Amino acid sequence: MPEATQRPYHHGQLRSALLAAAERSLRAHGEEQLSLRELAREIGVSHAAPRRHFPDRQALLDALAEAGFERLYTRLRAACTEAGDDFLPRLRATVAAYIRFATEDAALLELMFTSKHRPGADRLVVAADPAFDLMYDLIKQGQAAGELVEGDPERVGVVLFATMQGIATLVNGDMVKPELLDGLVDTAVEQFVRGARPA
Amino acid sequence: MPEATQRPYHHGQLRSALLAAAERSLRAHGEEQLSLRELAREIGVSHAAPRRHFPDRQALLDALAEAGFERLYTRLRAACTEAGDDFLPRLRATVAAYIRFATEDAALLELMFTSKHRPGADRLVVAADPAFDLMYDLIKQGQAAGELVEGDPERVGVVLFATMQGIATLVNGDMVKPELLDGLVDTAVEQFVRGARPA
DNA sequence: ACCTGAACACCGTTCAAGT
DNA sequence: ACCTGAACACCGTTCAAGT
Repeated sequence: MPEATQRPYHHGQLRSALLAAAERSLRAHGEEQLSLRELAREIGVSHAAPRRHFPDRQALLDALAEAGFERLYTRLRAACTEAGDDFLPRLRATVAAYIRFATEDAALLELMFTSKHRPGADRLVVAADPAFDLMYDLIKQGQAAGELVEGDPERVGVVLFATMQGIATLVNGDMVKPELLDGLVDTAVEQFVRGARPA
Repeated sequence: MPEATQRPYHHGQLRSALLAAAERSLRAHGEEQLSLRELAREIGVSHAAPRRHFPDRQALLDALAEAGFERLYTRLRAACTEAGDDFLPRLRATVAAYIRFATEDAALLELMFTSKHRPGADRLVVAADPAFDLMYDLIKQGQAAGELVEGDPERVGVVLFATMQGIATLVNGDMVKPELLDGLVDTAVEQFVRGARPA
């Protein structure tokens, strides 16, 4: 490890520096505006340098999306545990945390979910698993508590996940009237719990 | 109206020709690959010609999205009426038609919904209204038939719309296990109806 | 192993000029 | 009114060459 006072990215840090700069650019200006050359300029390396760490632009975007899923999972887990042990508050908190993540990082969410299956994107689908699994665990808890019907947790969980994802998309696209916005998460959770509770 | 045998796009047809070519390109190669210059080449005009009809690339994409909403509405309406007069079959058919549209035209759907509110995109939000309204009318029918709880149709309708949109996103991103795919729409509809039926 | 510099092919956008 | 042609500034990607 050299002192690296003037050119801190000359050795070993370029990959993480690119990811950090890309994340900022994504949040500030969206995916379309993200330019590899501009990132390289910011960091102070040549425009060809990123190639050693990301074979092309898409590889960088995929890495961002992958990191996004990890952060989403961390956030959901935090919200879930902080909400205590009971099913319903946990569910509410988790859904709310998802929507918060989605609206704060709209461009990132888009990257995470709209990466139509290209060869090599399997890593991304795998990266999404923990977040899904957390949802399924929540469903299982609800079932154990007698609040949700029995049956494959994934079957009902996917629908809940889809609803959250869809709400995020509608909100980010300004397609939900402001007066409905506040109660939207509550309505969704309430409707879900009613729809999936035991007869 | 001239004969226009050799250069059919020289007068008045360029706008619609661009839209048609753009729609094909979008479906075949996605949004990122869509190039104004390439469309102009295909059609046989100079690369600067599109500018008279669409001030920039985004304007063309917005027009595509707008047309997409119109086609979505037409499809939903057709599915709805063909399904007969009863609420539940209508609901099922409409949701299924939405998912069909979404998977057949994944890239278009993305354009339609992920166009984060930029100034000038109000036209798009307005274009989406009929599809939403159709959904709300369906909700109202369900309420009149006593199958759904009373209350603001939009409040419960938005959640349903979000669920459909989210399912489309998950399916298009290959994030739902194949064995769950078939029953997904049924599960979603069933869960919705249970969640929103009168106590 | 990691980065540079020049080069290539392609964009979107602009604008004076043509018809 | 509608289109052309040249020009500008910017990309992503490639590759020989440097350290």
